[in-house]
Amino acid sequence: MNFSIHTWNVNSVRARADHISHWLDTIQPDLFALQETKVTDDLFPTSLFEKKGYGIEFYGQKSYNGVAIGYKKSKIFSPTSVVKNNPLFVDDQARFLASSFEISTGFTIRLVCIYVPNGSEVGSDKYHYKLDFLDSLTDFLQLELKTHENICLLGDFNIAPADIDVYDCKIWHEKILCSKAEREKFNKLLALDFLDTFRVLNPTKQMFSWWDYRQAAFRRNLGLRIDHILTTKNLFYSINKSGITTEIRKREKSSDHAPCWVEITI
DNA sequence: ATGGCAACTCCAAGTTGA
Repeated sequence: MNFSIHTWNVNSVRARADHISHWLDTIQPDLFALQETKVTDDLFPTSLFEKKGYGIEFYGQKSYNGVAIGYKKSKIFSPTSVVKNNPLFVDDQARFLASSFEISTGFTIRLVCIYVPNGSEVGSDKYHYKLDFLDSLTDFLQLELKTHENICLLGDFNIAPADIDVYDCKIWHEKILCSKAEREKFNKLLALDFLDTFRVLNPTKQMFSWWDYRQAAFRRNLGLRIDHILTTKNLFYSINKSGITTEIRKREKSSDHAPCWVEITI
């Protein structure tokens, strides 16, 4: 059985309704995680997904943040063990959503969708909040690993893991998204038992997932790779391909992020 | 040196993002 997992920071699920609709039609993701939905749960546009045959779990708040996990109903069973926010991290912002999916008998994937804080500026209060968020995430996953062999940690990490993931590493040296401490937190996550699927499957490829709206950054390909799909090594053995759907960033009124994906055969 | 764009919000100028 083949299936795909995607992650996309949509920068408002309501403002991006047409894009999401088009994306579901053309890409037909089997499982997906969304970030920056920017809407409270009572106003979440469930029907946008339901009418295309998708189920959707969501956890949001007013104006900012917000995460969701969707699944193709004809192929994937309903989620179990849904967790909203990391139980080890007191947070008034909606940035974390986990759920388990039984793909086939005996093969379950634990999906952990995250929207890591941006961090604003190195050394700021928001920066320390970001680092704390990542520490608690690491603690959470360490516990999850005791009971799950197939974990997929995906979302907007707001970290460019290495210089190859940045269009100009001199400009971004020790800037937010690229600082040593942020990269160390990323590597600490990997050290638990995870692999950065895109980088392992495309070792020398420079490809980005985010481009600033300003300065015609997308046209000039001035981007960073800050959205990621990490999997446990056990799950990684089933992955064939990992990529980024940059076409979608070309469209009018697009999100500033492009969706990232993996293809899996079990 | 700064802003540039886009989405949000008690509807409109301030906040946030990356």
